[in-house]
Amino acid sequence: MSVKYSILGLLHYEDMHGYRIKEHIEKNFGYMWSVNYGQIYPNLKKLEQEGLISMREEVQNGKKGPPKKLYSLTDAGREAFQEWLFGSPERSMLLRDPFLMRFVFFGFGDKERALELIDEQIMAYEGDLAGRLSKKEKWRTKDVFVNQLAELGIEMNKMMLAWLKETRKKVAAGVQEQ
Amino acid sequence: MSVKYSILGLLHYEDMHGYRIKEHIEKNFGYMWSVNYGQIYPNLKKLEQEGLISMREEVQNGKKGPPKKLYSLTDAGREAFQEWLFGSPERSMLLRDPFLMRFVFFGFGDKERALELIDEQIMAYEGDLAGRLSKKEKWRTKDVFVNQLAELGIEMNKMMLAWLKETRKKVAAGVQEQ
DNA sequence: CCTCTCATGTAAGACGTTACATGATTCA
DNA sequence: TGAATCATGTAACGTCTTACATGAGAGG
Repeated sequence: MSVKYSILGLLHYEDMHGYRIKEHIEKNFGYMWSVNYGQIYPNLKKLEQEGLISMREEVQNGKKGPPKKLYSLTDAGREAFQEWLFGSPERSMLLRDPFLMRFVFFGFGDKERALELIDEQIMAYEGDLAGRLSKKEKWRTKDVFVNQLAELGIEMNKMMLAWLKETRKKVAAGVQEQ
Repeated sequence: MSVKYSILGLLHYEDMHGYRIKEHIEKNFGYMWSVNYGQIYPNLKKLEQEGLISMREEVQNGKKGPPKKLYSLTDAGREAFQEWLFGSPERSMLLRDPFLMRFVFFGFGDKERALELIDEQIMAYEGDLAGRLSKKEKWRTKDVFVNQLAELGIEMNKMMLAWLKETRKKVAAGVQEQ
């Protein structure tokens, strides 16, 4: 259950309410995950019941919308987070990707269409890379880990592009042969 | 629902029963996904009901275990598969990884412990890479796409290793500073 | 007036994982 | 005899997504 611990993690930055948590994730980690209220609000409720976070209602007179429910970490929450953070390391599994899922089976379909999809993918990654590079300086923080994750995004992107282009070449050559 | 279409994809190779499907996935795509019977058998039943695959029971006298239920693609199944294969392309999202999930928050924990976990990760990826390289020749098929996926696994691995080592350096330097 | 943003939430369903239950055969 | 392999499956649980319901204030 990563959402649970992600919430605990984010609350280290500052006290937040559900809406802000989603916003924060989208802005800062949007390139690696997405969350929705269907996950956030039930999890906040649960975390509070478990005593890992505590809630205080911010009744803001004159401001828009319903009262914010601001959550903050409790000591128990900090502890639970630390345990998770450095606890039993799960093994990694990159490479779970909807495009690659299909890619394995491209051999059972039309090669021309496969080339088209590969080209689309190349364009998408090129746009992505440009976006990441342009934001790179703007996003620089004091946190090595956050910086390095951004760096990894760029590296990953470059690698995928190189691979896609190489793949394109090989597939095109195979088409010619026939 | 990728399991559904993965089954349809695998049945292009040959008729299979549930047990064999799991085995095949583990052998050939084990580095990118895992499946379990809780997914396979219900999906087979559903696919049959939808008319995308058909079943024939192989009663094998003298052989071990219950009779195999061999499934094969129907024409409708082939069609549905082609639609999925080249249908509306979803956008990719690499970088969903349990280690990286934690990594973002390493700044909130002990740096020495972070270094330890990074080292563990490096070792794991090194073992992985060695395994992939050794199997590379053995796994070579006529299928460009399958070959390229294996290649991608290797490239991904190399990139992650380079990144982890660079990260290790930067984190270690940060520790020294204090 | 209408739409956008801020803010809360729930319900239904799709998807995945874990853990069991069953039973025959093979092999040490 | 006991464990491993082959082969079927289900039930319970956990997670995630989609879609809806509500409502106030701000701005065009």
